[in-house]
Amino acid sequence: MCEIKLGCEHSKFNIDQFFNDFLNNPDIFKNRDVLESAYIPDELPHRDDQIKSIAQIMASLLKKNSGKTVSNIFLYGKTGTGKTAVTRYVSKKLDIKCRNMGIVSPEWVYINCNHVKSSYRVMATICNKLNPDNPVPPTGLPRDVLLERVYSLLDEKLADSVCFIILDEIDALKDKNSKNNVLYILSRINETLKKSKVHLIGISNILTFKDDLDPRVISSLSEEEIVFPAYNAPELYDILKKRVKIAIHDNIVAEGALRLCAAIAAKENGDARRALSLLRKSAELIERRGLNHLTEEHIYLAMEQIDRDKTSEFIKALPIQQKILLLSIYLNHKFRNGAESSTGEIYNTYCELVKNTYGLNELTSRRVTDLVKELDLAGIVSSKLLSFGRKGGRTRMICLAVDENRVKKCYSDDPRYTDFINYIPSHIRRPNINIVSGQKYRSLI
DNA sequence: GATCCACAGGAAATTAAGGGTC
DNA sequence: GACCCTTAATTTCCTGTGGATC
Repeated sequence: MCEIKLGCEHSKFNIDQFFNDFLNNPDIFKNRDVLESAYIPDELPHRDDQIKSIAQIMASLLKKNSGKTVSNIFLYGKTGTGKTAVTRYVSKKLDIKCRNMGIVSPEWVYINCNHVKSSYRVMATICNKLNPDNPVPPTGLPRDVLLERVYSLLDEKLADSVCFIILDEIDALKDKNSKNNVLYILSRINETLKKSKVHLIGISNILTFKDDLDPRVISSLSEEEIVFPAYNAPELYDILKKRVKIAIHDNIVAEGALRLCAAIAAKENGDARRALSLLRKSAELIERRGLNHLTEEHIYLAMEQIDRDKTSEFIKALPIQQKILLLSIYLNHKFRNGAESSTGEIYNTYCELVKNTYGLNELTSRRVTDLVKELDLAGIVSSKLLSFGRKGGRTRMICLAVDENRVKKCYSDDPRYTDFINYIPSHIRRPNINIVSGQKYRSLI
């Protein structure tokens, strides 16, 4: 077994000297927050049509005698196309206008359904936003009790006013098809409310999201639909140029670097978030190196670093079962010189590793299938469904989709896995029929 | 054309954990 | 403390699938 050595060597890194050097480096950033995706600028280039559409829908709230009803809105578009930014931008402007006119501003409840995935949690989040002094527990309350609380809070706190509930990444809601789901409830909530009104803004990356919904929810939720097209390279360049002016000191970012950054992001789905993060990372890179000029070379270096960091962080953050599964895929990949392995072979190796891991029970093959799919979606492994006929059946062939050495390093850094890093799966040592948990798996080599 | 293989993957059930109410 | 309620993870059961083989 390995030993972890702590404090064996004196550190050669002089932190005081480092801070002094850092302070003497040229100033790069005026305001680095401007390059964060959460930052909402005063101007959103190339989104005039979308801003206008949303503003036209909401404008009726400004007229005192025209009622409090506006249409629900559904926003579609790929990641980084400005859906959330435009929504926040319009809400900010509407709030300012309301204040200037002496009208009560709407209440905004922003919910990211990727973090708040269940109906219960969505309703609890609405309650907590409206009444933070008396928070709702994360579980435990019956649905009808919770729903009653939502109704009374909306009527009490927003008497004669309106509330916009923004459901970002709405497709992540798990129980969107059941009759008790939050979309069904929210789409009919105004029938129960006596004093206030609720309006919904759904945001999704998936154009076909609506196809799975109850028709009554669709008709209510999609009263107005707005599509956000992906940005092209010149549009991304405009966005970056405007942000650079506020974020970074003059004459630091080369024109070519900016264009390259825009071109890379345009190629990857026209994602403005990606372009901004690439630019920020490159600027941080030259800041650490004490340079005062950002070129194309730094953009490429930053891109490589982002991808590397993302993979390592993802692997290190995996739950233990999935980590052992990925280790099984790594071992099969390694001892087969990069060739693919079947689900059965991977499961076989996984079971062997789990049996040698203290305090861990093996998951069923059904569950492992889902975990492999998750790794595939994350881009860590790649898999394809193949059929080998009567001899081999239909199976998924799996291999690593990232650099083998990078995966190895993630496991080498963790002493719990160092014993497994050179383990040869039994079906590779003895290429015959393997039996695991009463099931037969045939080696395909 | 029927059969068989080795799963894939959907749906429902089960389990554990966290919390509320009486 | 018993019971009720929720979520999330996992298991169990089942049907479906593509292509080689019979």
